[in-house]
Amino acid sequence: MARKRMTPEMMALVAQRFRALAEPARLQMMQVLRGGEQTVGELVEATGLATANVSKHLQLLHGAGFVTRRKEGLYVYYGIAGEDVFRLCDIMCGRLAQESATRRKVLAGR
Amino acid sequence: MARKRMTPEMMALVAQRFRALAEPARLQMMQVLRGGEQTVGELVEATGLATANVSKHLQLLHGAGFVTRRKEGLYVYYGIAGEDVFRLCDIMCGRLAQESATRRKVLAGR
DNA sequence: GCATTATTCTACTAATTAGTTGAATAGTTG
DNA sequence: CAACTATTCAACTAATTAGTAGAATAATGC
Repeated sequence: MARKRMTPEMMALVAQRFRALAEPARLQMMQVLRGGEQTVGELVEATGLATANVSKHLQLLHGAGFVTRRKEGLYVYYGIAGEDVFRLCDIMCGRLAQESATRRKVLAGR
Repeated sequence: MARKRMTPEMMALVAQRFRALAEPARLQMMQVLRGGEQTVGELVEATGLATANVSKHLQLLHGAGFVTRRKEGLYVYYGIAGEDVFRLCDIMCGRLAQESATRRKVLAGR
Protein backbone atom coordinates (compact mmCIF):
# COMPACT_ATOMS: atom_id res chain seq x y z
CA MET A 1 0.00 0.00 0.00
CA ALA A 2 1.17 3.53 -0.79
CA ARG A 3 3.83 1.68 -2.74
CA LYS A 4 2.72 2.47 -6.30
CA ARG A 5 3.24 5.57 -8.45
CA MET A 6 2.32 8.79 -6.75
CA THR A 7 0.37 11.35 -8.75
CA PRO A 8 1.86 14.84 -9.02
CA GLU A 9 -1.03 16.18 -6.95
CA MET A 10 -0.33 13.66 -4.22
CA MET A 11 3.34 14.52 -4.30
CA ALA A 12 2.55 18.22 -3.97
CA LEU A 13 0.43 17.47 -0.91
CA VAL A 14 3.15 15.36 0.68
CA ALA A 15 5.69 18.10 -0.01
CA GLN A 16 3.38 20.63 1.61
CA ARG A 17 3.18 18.49 4.74
CA PHE A 18 6.92 18.12 4.97
CA ARG A 19 7.23 21.88 4.57
CA ALA A 20 4.93 22.39 7.53
CA LEU A 21 7.53 20.59 9.67
CA ALA A 22 10.47 22.32 7.99
CA GLU A 23 10.65 25.17 10.46
CA PRO A 24 12.39 25.18 13.83
CA ALA A 25 9.75 27.43 15.36
CA ARG A 26 7.00 24.98 14.44
CA LEU A 27 8.96 21.98 15.67
CA GLN A 28 9.51 23.81 18.93
CA MET A 29 5.80 24.43 19.26
CA MET A 30 5.02 20.79 18.49
CA GLN A 31 7.44 19.77 21.20
CA VAL A 32 5.74 22.04 23.72
CA LEU A 33 2.37 20.62 22.70
CA ARG A 34 3.68 17.16 23.40
CA GLY A 35 3.20 18.03 27.07
CA GLY A 36 -0.52 18.47 26.45
CA GLU A 37 -2.99 20.99 25.05
CA GLN A 38 -1.94 24.62 25.27
CA THR A 39 -3.59 27.95 24.55
CA VAL A 40 -2.01 30.39 22.11
CA GLY A 41 -0.93 32.53 25.03
CA GLU A 42 0.75 29.62 26.78
CA LEU A 43 2.59 28.74 23.61
CA VAL A 44 3.72 32.35 23.28
CA GLU A 45 5.14 32.22 26.77
CA ALA A 46 6.73 28.81 26.31
CA THR A 47 8.42 29.68 23.04
CA GLY A 48 9.18 33.38 23.37
CA LEU A 49 7.69 34.04 19.94
CA ALA A 50 5.34 36.93 19.17
CA THR A 51 1.62 36.19 19.51
CA ALA A 52 0.67 36.88 15.91
CA ASN A 53 3.57 34.75 14.77
CA VAL A 54 2.52 31.82 16.95
CA SER A 55 -1.04 32.15 15.72
CA LYS A 56 0.11 32.05 12.11
CA HIS A 57 2.27 28.98 12.64
CA LEU A 58 -0.63 27.26 14.40
CA GLN A 59 -2.93 27.93 11.50
CA LEU A 60 -0.41 26.45 9.12
CA LEU A 61 0.06 23.38 11.33
CA HIS A 62 -3.70 23.00 11.69
CA GLY A 63 -4.16 23.33 7.93
CA ALA A 64 -1.61 20.55 7.49
CA GLY A 65 -3.50 18.40 9.99
CA PHE A 66 -0.77 18.26 12.61
CA VAL A 67 -2.64 19.98 15.44
CA THR A 68 -6.18 19.98 16.76
CA ARG A 69 -8.08 23.15 17.62
CA ARG A 70 -10.64 23.51 20.37
CA LYS A 71 -12.20 26.78 21.36
CA GLU A 72 -13.29 27.17 24.94
CA GLY A 73 -14.64 30.55 25.93
CA LEU A 74 -11.96 33.15 25.54
CA TYR A 75 -9.20 30.63 24.89
CA VAL A 76 -8.26 28.43 21.98
CA TYR A 77 -6.59 25.15 22.88
CA TYR A 78 -4.25 23.49 20.42
CA GLY A 79 -3.02 19.93 20.72
CA ILE A 80 -1.18 17.23 18.81
CA ALA A 81 -3.23 15.45 16.14
CA GLY A 82 -1.87 11.93 16.04
CA GLU A 83 1.26 10.52 17.57
CA ASP A 84 2.73 9.51 14.23
CA VAL A 85 4.08 13.05 13.89
CA PHE A 86 6.68 12.08 16.44
CA ARG A 87 7.52 8.95 14.52
CA LEU A 88 8.45 11.26 11.68
CA CYS A 89 10.70 13.31 13.94
CA ASP A 90 12.19 10.19 15.51
CA ILE A 91 13.14 8.80 12.12
CA MET A 92 14.79 12.10 11.22
CA CYS A 93 16.63 12.20 14.53
CA GLY A 94 17.70 8.60 14.04
CA ARG A 95 19.13 9.49 10.65
CA LEU A 96 20.98 12.45 12.12
CA ALA A 97 22.38 10.39 14.97
CA GLN A 98 23.53 7.72 12.55
CA GLU A 99 25.20 10.33 10.37
CA SER A 100 27.06 12.02 13.17
CA ALA A 101 28.22 8.61 14.36
CA THR A 102 29.57 7.89 10.89
CA ARG A 103 31.20 11.30 10.79
CA ARG A 104 32.88 10.58 14.11
CA LYS A 105 34.16 7.29 12.77
CA VAL A 106 35.55 8.98 9.66
CA LEU A 107 37.25 11.65 11.71
CA ALA A 108 38.72 8.93 13.91
CA GLY A 109 40.59 7.75 10.85
CA ARG A 110 38.33 5.13 9.27
CA MET B 1 15.48 7.51 23.10
CA ALA B 2 15.20 10.73 21.15
CA ARG B 3 12.39 11.40 23.62
CA LYS B 4 13.95 14.14 25.71
CA ARG B 5 14.31 17.86 25.09
CA MET B 6 15.75 18.73 21.72
CA THR B 7 18.34 21.46 21.55
CA PRO B 8 17.65 24.39 19.20
CA GLU B 9 20.58 23.26 17.04
CA MET B 10 19.14 19.77 16.77
CA MET B 11 15.74 21.22 15.90
CA ALA B 12 17.27 23.38 13.18
CA LEU B 13 18.91 20.30 11.68
CA VAL B 14 15.69 18.31 11.77
CA ALA B 15 13.85 21.22 10.15
CA GLN B 16 16.48 21.37 7.45
CA ARG B 17 15.98 17.68 6.68
CA PHE B 18 12.24 18.06 6.45
CA ARG B 19 12.75 21.00 4.12
CA ALA B 20 14.84 18.83 1.82
CA LEU B 21 11.76 16.67 1.31
CA ALA B 22 9.39 19.63 1.08
CA GLU B 23 9.62 19.95 -2.68
CA PRO B 24 7.62 17.98 -5.26
CA ALA B 25 10.55 17.92 -7.69
CA ARG B 26 12.79 16.29 -5.10
CA LEU B 27 10.14 13.78 -4.06
CA GLN B 28 9.71 12.90 -7.72
CA MET B 29 13.44 12.33 -8.07
CA MET B 30 13.49 10.18 -4.95
CA GLN B 31 10.67 8.11 -6.40
CA VAL B 32 12.59 7.59 -9.62
CA LEU B 33 15.66 6.59 -7.62
CA ARG B 34 13.59 3.99 -5.84
CA GLY B 35 13.94 1.96 -9.04
CA GLY B 36 17.71 1.90 -8.58
CA GLU B 37 20.75 4.09 -9.09
CA GLN B 38 20.48 6.67 -11.86
CA THR B 39 22.84 9.13 -13.52
CA VAL B 40 22.04 12.82 -13.57
CA GLY B 41 21.15 12.52 -17.24
CA GLU B 42 18.76 9.64 -16.61
CA LEU B 43 17.05 11.62 -13.89
CA VAL B 44 16.74 14.57 -16.25
CA GLU B 45 15.02 12.37 -18.79
CA ALA B 46 12.80 10.67 -16.23
CA THR B 47 11.63 13.89 -14.62
CA GLY B 48 11.63 16.39 -17.48
CA LEU B 49 13.52 18.88 -15.34
CA ALA B 50 16.49 20.92 -16.59
CA THR B 51 19.93 19.40 -16.03
CA ALA B 52 21.32 22.16 -13.84
CA ASN B 53 18.16 22.10 -11.78
CA VAL B 54 18.37 18.35 -11.23
CA SER B 55 22.02 18.67 -10.29
CA LYS B 56 21.19 21.33 -7.74
CA HIS B 57 18.41 19.30 -6.17
CA LEU B 58 20.71 16.29 -6.00
CA GLN B 59 23.33 18.26 -4.17
CA LEU B 60 20.77 19.41 -1.67
CA LEU B 61 19.48 15.86 -1.17
CA HIS B 62 23.03 14.57 -0.85
CA GLY B 63 23.87 17.28 1.66
CA ALA B 64 20.84 16.20 3.69
CA GLY B 65 22.00 12.59 3.52
CA PHE B 66 19.08 11.25 1.51
CA VAL B 67 21.03 10.12 -1.55
CA THR B 68 24.37 8.45 -2.20
CA ARG B 69 26.81 9.66 -4.84
CA ARG B 70 29.14 7.46 -6.85
CA LYS B 71 31.26 8.73 -9.68
CA GLU B 72 32.09 6.30 -12.44
CA GLY B 73 34.04 7.67 -15.40
CA LEU B 74 32.01 10.31 -17.11
CA TYR B 75 28.85 9.60 -15.14
CA VAL B 76 27.70 10.27 -11.61
CA TYR B 77 25.31 7.73 -10.13
CA TYR B 78 22.91 8.77 -7.41
CA GLY B 79 20.94 6.35 -5.26
CA ILE B 80 18.73 6.18 -2.19
CA ALA B 81 20.59 6.37 1.14
CA GLY B 82 18.54 4.27 3.52
CA GLU B 83 15.06 2.91 3.10
CA ASP B 84 13.68 4.83 6.07
CA VAL B 85 13.15 7.80 3.77
CA PHE B 86 10.19 5.91 2.39
CA ARG B 87 8.88 5.24 5.86
CA LEU B 88 8.69 9.01 6.22
CA CYS B 89 6.75 9.33 2.98
CA ASP B 90 4.51 6.42 3.88
CA ILE B 91 3.57 7.99 7.19
CA MET B 92 2.74 11.24 5.42
CA CYS B 93 0.69 9.41 2.80
CA GLY B 94 -1.07 7.51 5.55
CA ARG B 95 -1.99 10.76 7.24
CA LEU B 96 -3.28 12.18 3.98
CA ALA B 97 -5.32 9.07 3.22
CA GLN B 98 -6.81 9.13 6.70
CA GLU B 99 -7.70 12.78 6.32
CA SER B 100 -9.38 12.43 2.97
CA ALA B 101 -11.34 9.48 4.36
CA THR B 102 -12.53 11.67 7.23
CA ARG B 103 -13.38 14.41 4.78
CA ARG B 104 -15.42 11.99 2.72
CA LYS B 105 -17.29 10.90 5.82
CA VAL B 106 -18.03 14.49 6.76
CA LEU B 107 -19.27 15.27 3.28
CA ALA B 108 -21.47 12.18 3.42
CA GLY B 109 -23.35 13.91 6.19
CA ARG B 110 -21.77 12.81 9.44
C1' DG C 1 -23.27 49.21 26.69
C1' DC C 2 -18.13 49.67 27.94
C1' DA C 3 -13.64 47.91 29.27
C1' DT C 4 -10.65 44.09 29.11
C1' DT C 5 -8.31 40.05 27.36
C1' DA C 6 -7.33 36.40 23.75
C1' DT C 7 -6.93 35.48 19.19
C1' DT C 8 -6.91 36.42 14.33
C1' DC C 9 -6.49 39.33 10.20
C1' DT C 10 -4.12 42.61 7.00
C1' DA C 11 -0.35 44.70 5.07
C1' DC C 12 4.31 45.10 4.96
C1' DT C 13 9.59 43.86 4.90
C1' DA C 14 13.35 40.76 4.65
C1' DA C 15 15.20 36.37 3.73
C1' DT C 16 15.22 32.03 1.34
C1' DT C 17 15.22 29.31 -2.65
C1' DA C 18 13.36 27.09 -7.14
C1' DG C 19 14.29 27.55 -11.74
C1' DT C 20 17.02 29.38 -15.74
C1' DT C 21 21.04 30.61 -18.57
C1' DG C 22 25.61 30.35 -19.92
C1' DA C 23 30.24 29.40 -18.61
C1' DA C 24 33.50 26.18 -16.38
C1' DT C 25 35.26 21.67 -15.13
C1' DA C 26 36.22 16.66 -15.54
C1' DG C 27 36.51 12.55 -18.02
C1' DT C 28 36.47 10.06 -22.62
C1' DT C 29 37.67 9.00 -27.42
C1' DG C 30 39.96 9.78 -31.68
C1' DC D 1 46.04 17.49 -27.89
C1' DA D 2 41.37 18.41 -29.88
C1' DA D 3 36.53 17.36 -30.00
C1' DC D 4 32.95 15.70 -27.35
C1' DT D 5 29.82 14.59 -23.42
C1' DA D 6 28.28 14.72 -18.49
C1' DT D 7 28.07 17.34 -14.63
C1' DT D 8 28.66 21.35 -11.82
C1' DC D 9 29.24 26.31 -10.86
C1' DA D 10 27.97 31.31 -10.79
C1' DA D 11 24.80 34.87 -11.41
C1' DC D 12 20.35 36.19 -11.94
C1' DT D 13 14.94 36.45 -11.53
C1' DA D 14 10.67 35.29 -9.53
C1' DA D 15 8.01 33.24 -6.01
C1' DT D 16 7.32 31.88 -1.30
C1' DT D 17 7.14 32.80 3.43
C1' DA D 18 8.88 33.99 8.30
C1' DG D 19 8.48 37.70 11.20
C1' DT D 20 6.41 42.17 12.69
C1' DA D 21 3.11 45.93 13.75
C1' DG D 22 -1.35 47.51 14.19
C1' DA D 23 -6.21 47.00 13.38
C1' DA D 24 -10.17 43.96 13.85
C1' DT D 25 -12.94 40.32 15.92
C1' DA D 26 -14.77 37.41 19.76
C1' DA D 27 -15.85 36.32 24.48
C1' DT D 28 -16.08 37.80 29.37
C1' DG D 29 -17.22 40.76 33.38
C1' DC D 30 -18.49 45.27 35.10
